[in-house]
Amino acid sequence: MSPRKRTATAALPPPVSPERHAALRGPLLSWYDRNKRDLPWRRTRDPYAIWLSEVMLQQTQVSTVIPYWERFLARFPTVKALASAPLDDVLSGWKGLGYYTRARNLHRAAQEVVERFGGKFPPTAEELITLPGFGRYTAGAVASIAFGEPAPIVDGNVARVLSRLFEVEGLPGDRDREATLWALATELAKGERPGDFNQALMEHGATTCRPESPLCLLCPVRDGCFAYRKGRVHELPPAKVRAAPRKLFLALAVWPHAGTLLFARRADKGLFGGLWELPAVEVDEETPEAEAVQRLSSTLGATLALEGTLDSVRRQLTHRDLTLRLLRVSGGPRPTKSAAFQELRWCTPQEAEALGMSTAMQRALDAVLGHGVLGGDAPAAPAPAKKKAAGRTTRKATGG
DNA sequence: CAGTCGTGGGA
DNA sequence: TTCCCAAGACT
Repeated sequence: MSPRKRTATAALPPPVSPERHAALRGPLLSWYDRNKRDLPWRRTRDPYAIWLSEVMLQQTQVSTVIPYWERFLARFPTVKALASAPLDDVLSGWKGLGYYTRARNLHRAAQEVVERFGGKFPPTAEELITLPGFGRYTAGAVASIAFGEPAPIVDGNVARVLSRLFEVEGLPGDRDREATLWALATELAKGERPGDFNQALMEHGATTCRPESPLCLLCPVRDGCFAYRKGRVHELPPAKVRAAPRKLFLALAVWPHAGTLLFARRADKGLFGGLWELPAVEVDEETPEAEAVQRLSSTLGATLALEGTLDSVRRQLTHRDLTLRLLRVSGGPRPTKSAAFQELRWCTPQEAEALGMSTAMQRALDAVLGHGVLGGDAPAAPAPAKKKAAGRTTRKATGG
């Protein structure tokens, strides 16, 4: 018995008896062998390709990841190729996937694998977790799936599955709850094919032990599930409490010149870090356009005149309600650097395609080009944005 | 520990 | 239309 004292309210890690270990592990593994989805990263044993899938899958759905994973791998086939690529190319390959820090960490980690490990991934979770962007989950996933180390993983799926199987109480983020889940996952990872078993836990959570409407009648470990026995499946785990999204208004300078527009690279930290945008300043909902133009002028070190406005673009992020106001301006002198941005660049639409850019900014750019701001007829269909209108119409484009 | 960081899809 | 999320990491 451990001498460590616990408070009365602390969750005690449920024991995993040898019987229970076997009763869960075997059925889950054979269920996985029969029911696993044919995902492209399950057809490779290349640690680099597996790592890439794990990073892309962070907070992102499988169906979204598949085309990105294939394209990215074709563009950067090896960790060395990724390490030696310019950051702009990497961010461009990540364009539209979100959580862009992942891409910058991916790039840095690739460089460290080359420099510190001679281009070969270290095979243990303990070493992997020292690399940028590797947390406990990703280190365990790569170690177990690519190298067969019996390392545990706990992601959202595993947390849900184990919460139900072992009736683990507590809200997501609760210290004792997390410790309990990792302790359970550590015990269960021990045995044959730890990588497949870890994936079995996730696959089961993703397809059967789902958050809503779990398919308990198809569950291979239903008999051993405490939550099922007690009729508590629907209440475990408790849903996260999420803060309401805050409003964020940005005024963008749409500044055409000789077939180009002015683009700026945002700071590495914060929203859309390191990505390119039409130069933006944060404003309030009430900020008059004239004042927004004034602030863009001083930010860019130029004297700008408002020529007209285009439709605003709205985007819902998890924690932000984003409104992009497009202000078409003219003026001078034309800057090539600014203290407010990492970098400024005058780009044709074609050149801008190669820049890392958020989906919000891509929508704004599509709207700008759709209005023929650069002259001529609306240029070659601005990336037929899946039929949906690029932005809601709040007012007609004006000025000339 | 709580806040931050995106997106497309489904209810 | 609106809301909710999904294979986390970092500060």
